[in-house]
Amino acid sequence: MGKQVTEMLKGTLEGIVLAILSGRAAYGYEITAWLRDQGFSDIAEGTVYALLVRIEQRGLVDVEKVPSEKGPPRKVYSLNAQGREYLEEFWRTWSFLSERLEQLREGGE
Amino acid sequence: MGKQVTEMLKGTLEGIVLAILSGRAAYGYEITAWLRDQGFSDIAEGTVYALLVRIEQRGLVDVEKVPSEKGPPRKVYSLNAQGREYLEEFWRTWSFLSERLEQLREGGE
DNA sequence: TACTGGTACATAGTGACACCGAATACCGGT
DNA sequence: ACCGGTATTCGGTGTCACTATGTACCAGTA
Repeated sequence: MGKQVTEMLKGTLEGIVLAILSGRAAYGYEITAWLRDQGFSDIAEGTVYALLVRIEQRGLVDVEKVPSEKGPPRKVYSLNAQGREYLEEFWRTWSFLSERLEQLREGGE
Repeated sequence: MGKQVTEMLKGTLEGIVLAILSGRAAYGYEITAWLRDQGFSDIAEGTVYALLVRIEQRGLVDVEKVPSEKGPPRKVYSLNAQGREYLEEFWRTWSFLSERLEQLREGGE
């Protein structure tokens, strides 16, 4: 993709991952694959893992190590109460930004 | 505001400013004031000026120095052809991201 | 005159984050 | 023994918004 997406993902990718985890628990490799599926064609794997480490350190998720049949053990993340709260704030922030931009798009043509 | 907005603005603030300039020419101080008006309560002035320097160097805008009655001369920016093209790509990128997020918001509750 | 405050721009340093590249580890199939 | 898919980690890079500060111009006022 372009540099535009890269920059725009800053801040939003975190929300995206948290939103995914709010639906169901998941692990890094799975999340990366899902994102690619959704059109984020070249999200770097390293990016997702780094993000997961960050949100874990901030206490937004719980982690459980689960053995895999096909490779090394998975680190399965699930959103906890604090994470849910943070995600709600994310949606509020997103709405705010989204509304301004939608307004600009209509007005500015 | 919070850190969430700060991160989310990366990449989008540029688009916002370009969108403003697509409607009418403007200068830094004016843009900053407008943004504050729109609810971006603590956009730093320095941020806007740095952004304007960047988009000027990338050739997305034309600049004209206009004397002011109230202070030092203004640097009035206007979107040129290349800028318009870049803005269109910005909107495409934004739409992509926006759609994924809206989808997530509905599915994830 | 000196001082204050609004207008207007510039810039050095900081922190956060997505990216790249490479490495490690486990396993099944050929 | 080797390759490819699964799964995680980590060091280094570039970009961007923020902070803080400084410069400059002008009007009003004490």
